[in-house]
Amino acid sequence: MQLNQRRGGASAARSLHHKLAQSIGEQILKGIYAPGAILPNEADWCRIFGASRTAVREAIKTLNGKGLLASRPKVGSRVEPRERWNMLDRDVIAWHFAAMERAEFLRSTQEARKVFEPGIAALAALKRTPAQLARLEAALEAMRAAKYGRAMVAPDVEFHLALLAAANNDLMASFGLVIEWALPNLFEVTSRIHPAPDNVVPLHEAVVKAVRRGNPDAARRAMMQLLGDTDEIVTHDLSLAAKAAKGRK
Amino acid sequence: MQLNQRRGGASAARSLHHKLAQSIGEQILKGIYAPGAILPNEADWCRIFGASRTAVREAIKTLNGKGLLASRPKVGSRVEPRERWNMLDRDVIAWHFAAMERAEFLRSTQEARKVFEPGIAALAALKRTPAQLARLEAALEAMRAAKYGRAMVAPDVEFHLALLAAANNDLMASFGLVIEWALPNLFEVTSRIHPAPDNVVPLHEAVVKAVRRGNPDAARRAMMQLLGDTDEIVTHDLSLAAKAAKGRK
DNA sequence: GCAAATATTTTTGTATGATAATTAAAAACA
DNA sequence: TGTTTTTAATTATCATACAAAAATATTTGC
Repeated sequence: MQLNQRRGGASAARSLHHKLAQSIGEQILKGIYAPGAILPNEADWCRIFGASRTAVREAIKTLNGKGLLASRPKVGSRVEPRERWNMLDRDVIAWHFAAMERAEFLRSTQEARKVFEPGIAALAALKRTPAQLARLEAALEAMRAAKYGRAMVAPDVEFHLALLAAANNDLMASFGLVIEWALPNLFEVTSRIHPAPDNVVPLHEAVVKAVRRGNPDAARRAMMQLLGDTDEIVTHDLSLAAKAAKGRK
Repeated sequence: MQLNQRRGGASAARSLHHKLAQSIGEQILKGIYAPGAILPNEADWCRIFGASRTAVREAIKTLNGKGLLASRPKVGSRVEPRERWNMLDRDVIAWHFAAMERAEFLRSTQEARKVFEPGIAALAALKRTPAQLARLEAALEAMRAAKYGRAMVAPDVEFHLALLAAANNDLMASFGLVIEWALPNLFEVTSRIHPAPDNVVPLHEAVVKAVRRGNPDAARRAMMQLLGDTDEIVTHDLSLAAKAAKGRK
């Protein structure tokens, strides 16, 4: 049973119960324990991990908190149906990513972005405060200042997070995670074929302009164009990758 | 310190640590402990609740799992910034609801629905399986069968959840909670002025038709119309409610 | 033989007390 | 003044015991 540190952008495991939660969580996301299945009981986990019941129980409570498990006396801990999982949780999305095909993950994040980001942009145009607009403009400026492709990823993420914040709706704030996971991965893929697409900044600029003017429809359209542009590249590249994978078989 | 059972549609507290998590969680959502604030330490909570450290710690682990808290030795448990909260968690949204002005909650849920649901409908038109379409049609049939307003709420919720499931995107599944909370509350408000709006079924019908035909644009438009219709009623009623509240002062 | 009541047993839930690890802050030191 | 060391507060972990819940098996009554 390996309890490694997390790679990539995910959170590092600071404590034992956190590592246990991570290990069990990844196994659930991988489908080793499918929805409806009963997990090993606490005593079993203690043996498996060589840890105390306290640590195991706290790990399980963490997973309960994320909607992955429900525990009952005499029954044990049962994996909840997928629609109850808090997929928009920092840890869960990381485990999801670890368990999933890269191309499929990217496809589903882009799909989600196309659903919510145009609406977010429209809301931001209507509801942004001056400070939120300033944050957005600063992010755009940082994108402009980026000298090479990879340096643009961080300000790009910041741009979309700033826009999300400017929409001023708590219920949608969790979608920031999708942005944080989608963009860096997107870059890895697109940079292979498109070394430096120089229409990126103007596309973002159009969004800022609309938000500044307070024009929700223009903001929505600008965002759709922005996403449509990257989307084209992605589907093109992913189909190439799929073909390549097929060829290797 | 009251550790009551939950009212309304929220989950009942089954165990002590769950009640503690609920109590602390509600206090955080109410702003009694604001983001950045350090909570009382474990020993304090033990005194406050008259419970053991075990129960308190498990409650805190649950809240950690929901992104409300981060705990560190020597520092204590600090309330995380709002954008880290898993607002799309069953418990958190219930606490949020308990802490919030009803009208404002309804406004923000409707706002979010208008962002997501048109896109969801479009995806469903493209990606639904036959079984998912059948579930959607069954929900519509149940809506038709409803004899009075309140009886239509449950199938209405089921309709929108079925549509969400038909979109086949894990990252958006948590959004079902917003639907589950929005619609029953929406009914309470709208039923006061609109005893039985009989255009509800045809509006839903239009969505099903588009999804059946596999026409994403038509599905999107139908959903926008559906939401626009209720939205009109809501804003009208909420402004009335606001005026009434003002008058009472 | 069947149904209802009862007992058993498994598993999580809670309590207590002790010790370790972490780290912010204070104190000592150069 | 800046650096290192010490201290102290807090969470983290462990071990053990018992309580409560609930599924399952057993007995009882008819």
